[in-house]
Amino acid sequence: MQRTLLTVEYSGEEERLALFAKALSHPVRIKILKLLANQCCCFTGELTELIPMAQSTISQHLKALLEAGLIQGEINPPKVRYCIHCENWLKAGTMFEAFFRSDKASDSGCPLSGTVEANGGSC
Amino acid sequence: MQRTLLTVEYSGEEERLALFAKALSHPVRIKILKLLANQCCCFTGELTELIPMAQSTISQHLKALLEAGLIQGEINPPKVRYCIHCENWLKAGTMFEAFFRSDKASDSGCPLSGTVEANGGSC
DNA sequence: TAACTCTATCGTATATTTGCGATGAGCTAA
DNA sequence: TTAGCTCATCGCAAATATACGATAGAGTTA
Repeated sequence: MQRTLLTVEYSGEEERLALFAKALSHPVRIKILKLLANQCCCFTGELTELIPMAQSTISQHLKALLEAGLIQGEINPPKVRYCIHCENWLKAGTMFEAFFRSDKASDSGCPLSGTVEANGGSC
Repeated sequence: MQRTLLTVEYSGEEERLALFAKALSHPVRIKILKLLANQCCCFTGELTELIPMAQSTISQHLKALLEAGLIQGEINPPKVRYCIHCENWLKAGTMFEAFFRSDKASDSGCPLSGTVEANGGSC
């Protein structure tokens, strides 16, 4: 939205991760990506047959994935073939992995871990 | 939104992953999670000092993270301490990892990989 | 050329997200 | 009890996201 006066500063990594996450934030896009990933680098808008949604809606979701860089399209005259964008796919996977591992680094050195007892012991 | 007549069916996993991703889809929430993860299981609304946003806005983002299950709050009379919800954090990490690894399974068996040449060779 | 197929884009309606200030609820300390 | 502190919630405004039908554009086929 950015209606803020004092603009918050984010690192490039925070923004990129948020953009990848936003691309994954709708179940239909998860489904599309899984379909594409399972078919390796091929497949096309027969997604329209597999997913009961208007063609225009699916096209919109594909565009979102395209803009996030997670897929790429190859025009094959009558049709368009979409594929996972492997390079960015790997990058995204690596970023998520690093993100979720980031707490492990301080796992041993938490200065207050002894004072936390009301959290069900999950830490 | 769900204005569709023919409701699309998603697997529980697709929906859960999408929900986790939605929680991560805003850079400020990424930042908050990183702060909490780095401080291990502690920290509180001094986030308000670290992030130049209205207190109510930060509270809203914390609520979103809470509802996604990625953090948990412990009321400490005048203040509230937020922590990473380790169990769900691990689950989310595992789910993302599995998701991004899902193409690797078919990496060797792509029936059309030889016909794809317009994608920059990334596959 | 004329139909046909496939897909992207436009326009529209509705829902959700984001951000803020103001206010209220829960505690502690005076 | 009265302040004061911390935080959540409410109400509002603006921006985005989501979904659809209609339509346009590119390319093929008859």
